[in-house]
Amino acid sequence: MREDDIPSALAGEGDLVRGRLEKLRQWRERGVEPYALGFARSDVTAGIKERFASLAEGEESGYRASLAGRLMALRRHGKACFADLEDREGRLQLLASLDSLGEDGYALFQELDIGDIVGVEGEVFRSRRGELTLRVASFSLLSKSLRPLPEKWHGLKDVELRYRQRYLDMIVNPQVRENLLMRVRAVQALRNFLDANGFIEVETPMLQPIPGGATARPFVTYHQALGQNLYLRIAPELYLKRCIVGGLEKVYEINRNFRNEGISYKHNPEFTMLEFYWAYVDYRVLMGFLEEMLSAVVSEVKGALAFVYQGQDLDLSPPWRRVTMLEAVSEAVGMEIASGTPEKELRAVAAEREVPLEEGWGAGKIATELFEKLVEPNLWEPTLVMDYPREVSPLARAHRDDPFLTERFELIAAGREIANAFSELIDPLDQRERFEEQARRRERGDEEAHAIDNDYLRALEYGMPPAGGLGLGVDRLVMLLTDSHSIREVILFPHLRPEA
RNA sequence: GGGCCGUUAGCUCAGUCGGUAGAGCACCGGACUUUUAAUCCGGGUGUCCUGGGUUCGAUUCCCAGACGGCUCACCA
Repeated sequence: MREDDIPSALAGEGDLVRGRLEKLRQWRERGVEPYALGFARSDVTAGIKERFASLAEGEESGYRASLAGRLMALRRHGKACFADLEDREGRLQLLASLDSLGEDGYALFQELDIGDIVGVEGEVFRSRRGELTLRVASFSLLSKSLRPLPEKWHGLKDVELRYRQRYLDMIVNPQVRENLLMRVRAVQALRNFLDANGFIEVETPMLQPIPGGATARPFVTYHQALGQNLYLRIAPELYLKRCIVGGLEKVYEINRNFRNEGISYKHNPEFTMLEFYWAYVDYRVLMGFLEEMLSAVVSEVKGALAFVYQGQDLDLSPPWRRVTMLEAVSEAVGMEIASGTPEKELRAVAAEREVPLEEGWGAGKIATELFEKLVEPNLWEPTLVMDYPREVSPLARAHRDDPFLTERFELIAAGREIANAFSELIDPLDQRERFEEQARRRERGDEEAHAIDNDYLRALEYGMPPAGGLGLGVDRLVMLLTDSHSIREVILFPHLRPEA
């Protein structure tokens, strides 16, 4: 191929790409368009394999199939050639030979490369070695591949390449597709469960004038026509609760949240949350409902409630252990921590256990910090941790028996938070006080303190029915189901810095 | 953001006590009509991440940077 025939964008790509560009040119010279419009296929490989599973070695099926997919391997034997064709659901071996294709057709087949997308047509039989095979009677090139695929045995291992070129990762690493399917099935199962229980799915704003519903730093964007800053939502909570005020009674949303914070093996700037709100129930009802929902979903998509996660047995079978947060902390530090324990004592415990604290934290925040540092990482089996302090729960209802606490619980499993739920705070005057408390924190420099949302308060002032609400981290659940260490394994296109 | 580790052929990796590097697969040429990590013969295709420094000479040593991984911090 002459230098000036090589598209400039591919000029630096080396001999492998150059050779394939030359082949592309030759296909066109022969009058074959190497990028087809489509292909009528009669079957997919998985269907063929299922249908002819009992075909004996050396036996012909008498069935003529047409299939399309990517060539993943070629084993050339002179006047015959075996190939592996991969489509969405599996692989099937092809046999192309001088006998089946004739001299011209076979010569053309020899021009194909691994990675090319082809359509083939021919009879299905089982080879002498027992492999179900399609004898290629005719074929067409549907899309010429210009770049070589990664190595067939070791595959693509470089983590950075896997994330940057996820399409390539998907081609060569079946686990990626399996993880994705697990994710899809889990989300479907969650939807089915909620739908079956009378919840309706709604869509609330991604672009919010006041980012609320969580304590987190938001992404800011700008609306030109309105001349207004908007924030990518950090949670849908306040809008979903407006729906409860509006009388929808049982609503949920499964969608993305965005938080402008660090990236780690368990944090991606955008992640998927399920939140649901249910009128006329409290957090005690939600605990049982969550047990039901998760065990239904997990047993459906995973086939079992007990499985291995990162080398350790994990059993999600209900009932789960229930413990109050203060009990759990008391147990961990070996002394009684209660809602009356003075801040000074808590600070002493933190110092003794080398848990760093900040100025301005009250007893509730300090107790929570002790829980998150000393207890949460060690809670492997699913545990419902109840009754978080009011100080760290600006949207949760005060506990019926203890004004220091709220009616809130989290599900912790494998040392991490999976879900967070509470009896919702529906008293507009209490909510206003909580917002004002947050505003004072914000003035003191806490960027993550909750902003005052006056329209939300106005909604509450019309009267919100008592309700329970729950949020569940979908990515984190899927991490458990797919035995993934990193959240990036369950997100198709995780965020990375620009390539060097 | 801090600490540690990594970056060498298309991919997976080795290696150079400082003298511009080599395996497997892929690829190219040849043999082969039942293989499936096909086999056999021949061929190495490279910005050794980038930029400085030291040196007669740097892919190797030093410094800075980029990107990634792990981890800590922050969070879900």
